[in-house]
Amino acid sequence: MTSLDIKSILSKEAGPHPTETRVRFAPSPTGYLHVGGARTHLFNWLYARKTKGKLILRVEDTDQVRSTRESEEMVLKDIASLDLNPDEGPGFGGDYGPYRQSERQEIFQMLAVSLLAKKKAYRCFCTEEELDSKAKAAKAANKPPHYDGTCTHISEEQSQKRAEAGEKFSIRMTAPQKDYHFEDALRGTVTFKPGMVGDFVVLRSNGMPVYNFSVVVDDYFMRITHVIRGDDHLSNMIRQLMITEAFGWKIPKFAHISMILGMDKKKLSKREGASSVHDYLNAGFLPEALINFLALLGWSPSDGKEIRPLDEIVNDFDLERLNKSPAVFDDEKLLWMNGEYIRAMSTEDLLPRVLPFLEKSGYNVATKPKEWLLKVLAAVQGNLKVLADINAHVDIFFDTKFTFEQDAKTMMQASEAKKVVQVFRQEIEKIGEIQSESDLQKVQTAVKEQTGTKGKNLFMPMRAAVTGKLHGPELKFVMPLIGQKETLRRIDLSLDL
RNA sequence: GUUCCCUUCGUCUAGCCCGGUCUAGGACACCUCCCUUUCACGGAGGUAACGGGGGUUCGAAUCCCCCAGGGAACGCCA
Repeated sequence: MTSLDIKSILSKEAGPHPTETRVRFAPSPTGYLHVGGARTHLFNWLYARKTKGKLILRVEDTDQVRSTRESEEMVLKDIASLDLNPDEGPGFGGDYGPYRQSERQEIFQMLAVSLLAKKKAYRCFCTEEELDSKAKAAKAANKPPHYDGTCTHISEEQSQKRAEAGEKFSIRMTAPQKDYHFEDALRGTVTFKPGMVGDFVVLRSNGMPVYNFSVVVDDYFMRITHVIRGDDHLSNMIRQLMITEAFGWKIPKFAHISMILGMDKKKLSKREGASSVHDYLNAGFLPEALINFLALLGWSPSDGKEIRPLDEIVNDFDLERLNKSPAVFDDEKLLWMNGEYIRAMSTEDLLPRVLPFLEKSGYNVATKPKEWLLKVLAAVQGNLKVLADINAHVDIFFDTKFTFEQDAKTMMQASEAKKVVQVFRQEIEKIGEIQSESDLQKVQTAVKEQTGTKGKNLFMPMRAAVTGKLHGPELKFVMPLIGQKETLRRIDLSLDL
């Protein structure tokens, strides 16, 4: 498929309008999916599910310098990882495609030219350099950096002639100077006064549309019924309203949601090297926890129960319940929530998710029986906030990763401690494999009686010798899992410290 | 400079539309205690907020006005 069937796309205008809700997420592919974008996508997804409508994913790749196909793939992959796939979009099918704006150029061009014919727009032959210096001058004079109207004075024939002569031009919309207003689901009636914008470009000299033009056109032809997007687009509405009006179209419903800020209260920005979905997933956050957390940024459940499965969020979701003010993305709370999700999982479900992290860190998990791994997991599950934390907790169970931490070494250097461990060793040899808590208790009681130590002085040396650390899971879990042989080996090591 | 949006504990928020039930509720974080001869988990408490000023009203977080602060747009970026 090479050329676009404009006729069929345009003919949809005359066709029946869908009765279902149609929302869209429209990222520009310039990197990984950002958590802010993910949240916008999520809200659209939730609204689509809630209203039993369709979610469209549209790629806004009209900026050919910044947009890449690789980025598009990354974004799509991140969305798939979150299990929030759209109903229509590149690779998803749908009757309103193509879903990449770069592939819809002809529509934009045709429509921009029709604006020319309607005298709602004109050709602008100004070069970028000219415009640049004009804008700078205006700014320096503390005037609004609007277009100065140079090309409005060019006559019809002149304009035509210059275009035919091959001179480069952009198509610039004449901005009517009057009030514009629209209803926003969150913010009520928003009114724009005249003077906010000057004549603006809708079609670049390279034939690509400009954002404000392409959104309006695509939202219209893709039959979008509700636009849920970040409120950084709110002040763009005036231009979009002008374009809509020029075509005589009806506008969809709008909900401009608040932005997500970083801990510094500044807008989260890709340039600041932050927070893509990809990064969070790599760090061991669970998609379901990330989604749950994101949903709570700007939206709140009617009953206050924060941790809940997606389908409950869908049921409870409502545009009316969205918060208008920006929200700071708090990693601490995400961390807590992720830990809650991890703890709520069965070890059976958790194991496959944790395995990749273990493998990456060089644990020889492949040689270990599953039953053993499940028990190890159970012993440390409560300590995990992110999946990657597993690496730091599980080393005591693997012979190859076993080492003494400094504070454990220091403790073992005391003769008191060595005495305890020596007796401990004898008792373990006597009893054989530790199978149960009572086995261990017998051993510990014997050590206590023979050495006369108790409390911390009794228990900590045993812990230090067996695990190489002063803290960690209970010995009654650790010892059966590492076995007598390894236990004795470690004890001997500790005695040499 | 002009225009638009926002403003409740450190953070996420409930309450605001339909003023009294708000001595402002919940969650994260923090602190204390309990559980535990470790760590974590868990349990019980605690500290902590209506940006400021004017109105309206018997009564305002809630309604009105002004101010301040923050954000956004004014681009052939999205």
